[in-house]
Amino acid sequence: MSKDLDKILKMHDLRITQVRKDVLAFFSVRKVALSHADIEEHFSKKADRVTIYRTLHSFLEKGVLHKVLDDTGVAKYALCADHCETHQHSDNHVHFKCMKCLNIECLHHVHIPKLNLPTGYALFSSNLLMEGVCKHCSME
Amino acid sequence: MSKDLDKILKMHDLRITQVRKDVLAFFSVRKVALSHADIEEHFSKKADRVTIYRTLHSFLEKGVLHKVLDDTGVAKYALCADHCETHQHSDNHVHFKCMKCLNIECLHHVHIPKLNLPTGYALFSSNLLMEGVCKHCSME
DNA sequence: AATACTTTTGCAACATTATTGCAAGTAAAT
DNA sequence: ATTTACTTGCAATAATGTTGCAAAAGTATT
Repeated sequence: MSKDLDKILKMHDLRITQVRKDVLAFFSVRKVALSHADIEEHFSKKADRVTIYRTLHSFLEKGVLHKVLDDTGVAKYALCADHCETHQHSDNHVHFKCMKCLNIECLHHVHIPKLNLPTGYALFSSNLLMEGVCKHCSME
Repeated sequence: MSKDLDKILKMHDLRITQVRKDVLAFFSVRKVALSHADIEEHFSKKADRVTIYRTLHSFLEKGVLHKVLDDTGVAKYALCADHCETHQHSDNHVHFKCMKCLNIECLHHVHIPKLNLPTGYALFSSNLLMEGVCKHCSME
């Protein structure tokens, strides 16, 4: 399993370091979008703040993570699908934010539909955030 | 025209003050999503930073403005349609961010389509940000 | 396995963005 | 005109994000 993490890092042209493996492992386990603060808290000072920022940046740049938009003002990130490469994100899925648990998850199977834009507008990418109550919270 | 601004404020249960009229006027003129920094710069210190923050918050709360998602980390706001009320936003339009001029505009006529979510998910609102090149910039 | 080379880390300092408390000022209700 | 409630500006503080640099760690080469 640690081997898997190594492989992911290697595949994305990243050196294998302890911090990177730890951050990556945390993302795989949590399964929801995470902020810098979430990660810092989880490691409770075992890694430097700045290192975590830089780790997130390299992961973003190399296509390990993608940004998840939110209206809270704090940046959140989530694991990319396998086929994402450097600066070449091919995620086209919906993000769902639960109003109860506040978690944001990637709905990988729900794709953002094509829309007709007014004449003159050229589209490159879209980002759709849906808010409501998630599966888990609606069962309580 | 200043009367119109007064009316908007009154309609949303907001006291009519100079700062509020000025901020509102700026939004009506600019027509794109604005950040706190945009407004502060425009007023070049004629209003306190904190007052601007608080103005944005009350506008948001009373339904004069809505938040616009962006991946830059700074909060952006845009004018609501007339029918928005306190805590009861009925905006369902697409936001378009131009990669050239970096402006974000509301495409009020492009609505976010209904999507089928997995079982158990209840939807309350959606927010769609599209990125590309806007009408104006693609004509150059 | 030791070396040389390159990238990453941690620390300190700094920059930007946002929030809170409080006294003084202003809008509106009586 | 007076009272009341809300808004403003200032100071201080908090939260979030960035940069430079020396030491440490990863990788490639011999």
